[in-house]
Amino acid sequence: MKKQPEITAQTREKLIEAFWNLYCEKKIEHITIKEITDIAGYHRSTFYEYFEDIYDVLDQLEDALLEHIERNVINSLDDELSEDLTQNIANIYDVKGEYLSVLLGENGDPNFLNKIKAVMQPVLTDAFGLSEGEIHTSYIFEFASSGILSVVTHWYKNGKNLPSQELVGLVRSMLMGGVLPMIQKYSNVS
Amino acid sequence: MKKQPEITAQTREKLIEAFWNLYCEKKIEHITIKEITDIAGYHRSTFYEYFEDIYDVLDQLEDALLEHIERNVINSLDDELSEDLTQNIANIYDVKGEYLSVLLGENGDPNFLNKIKAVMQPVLTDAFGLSEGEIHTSYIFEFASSGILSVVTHWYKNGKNLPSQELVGLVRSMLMGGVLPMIQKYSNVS
DNA sequence: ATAGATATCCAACACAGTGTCGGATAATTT
DNA sequence: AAATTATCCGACACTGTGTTGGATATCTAT
Repeated sequence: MKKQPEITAQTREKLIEAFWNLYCEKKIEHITIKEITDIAGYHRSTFYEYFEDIYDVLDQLEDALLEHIERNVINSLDDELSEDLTQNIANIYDVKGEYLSVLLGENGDPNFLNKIKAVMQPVLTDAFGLSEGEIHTSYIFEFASSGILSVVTHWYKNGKNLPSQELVGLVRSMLMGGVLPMIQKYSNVS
Repeated sequence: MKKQPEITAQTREKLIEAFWNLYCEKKIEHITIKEITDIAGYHRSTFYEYFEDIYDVLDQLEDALLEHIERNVINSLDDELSEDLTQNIANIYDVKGEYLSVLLGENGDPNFLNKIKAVMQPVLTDAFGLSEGEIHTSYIFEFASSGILSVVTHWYKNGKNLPSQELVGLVRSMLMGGVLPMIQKYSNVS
């Protein structure tokens, strides 16, 4: 029915963009449809031609992002350097860092972290040859994935106040040798 | 001015409890003041005698919880078994698990995790003799605290499908020796 | 160019929820 | 019995939602 896909795609993007600008600043429940359409330069009712409601916008935005993540995580594992998941996630942050840090941040979507994990889980358990049924496996995955993601998010939020290489090295050390040795390394009582 | 503190304290609690019942099931933005007061058995306007708005209820609830956590984390560190932070958090989950798992869960408050970390951060950096200025320190803390909290939350949500001792042991292993050794231990390619 | 299709605009609607009144009611305290 | 207090009640103005029917303006294709 839509014969001008270029046009509709454009306003769709403008609406999403306007939504995102607001979402960066405040929680979704305080965002108004009118605010969005005002910023985007459309009439309020136009919004409803493209989205069911506010949450629909967020969903579509998240889904596109998750697709991008899945593609990259999977691709990287094919590219032989499968060892370095952290470098990989850091790379994703280079491109989509703003989105990820906001969605995982204080005004973000508490469910988005679960969505990311759900995308990564099967890929990684497969890559590392983990048995899916094993109870311990899920705990190990929880620990590692939460740790990595929170570190990279923290890194991005602090303006990347550390060379990418050093961050990746630090995380790799913690993954391979544990946290305690790192604590000793950087503690005062050296 | 309030001359019947027993009474007012009771309705306050009933309102909070009613709020909590709803909050366990849906996001805060879908909860109505009228729903709360209906469940609690009061008139809608009574709500405003006790709280500014819905977020005020959540704030007060969170603050009380954070106080409890801070007390316990600090106390435990005094009690000589300072090594075992995980056991400690597991203990907190024994008492406040329902609250924590919901607040940290998919319909929870994305900022609550930060609040917990903010409470734990100074206590732990002090206990472990970490230098606060050190950049790496904050990353180590992010990694460890996120990992531990997500594991315990996951554990609670899965109905504690693992003996407490085993969970604590698993986490301790990962903290001390790293994640990779654990992956190898539980992988198929043994 | 003109006719049709299409994207957006507009105004109006019913509805639901908010936060705030002033005052009524009932229960407790003194 | 009188004063105090917690709760109740109805009403208000306000904001935002989601839907409607139809008016414009813009593009497309003949």
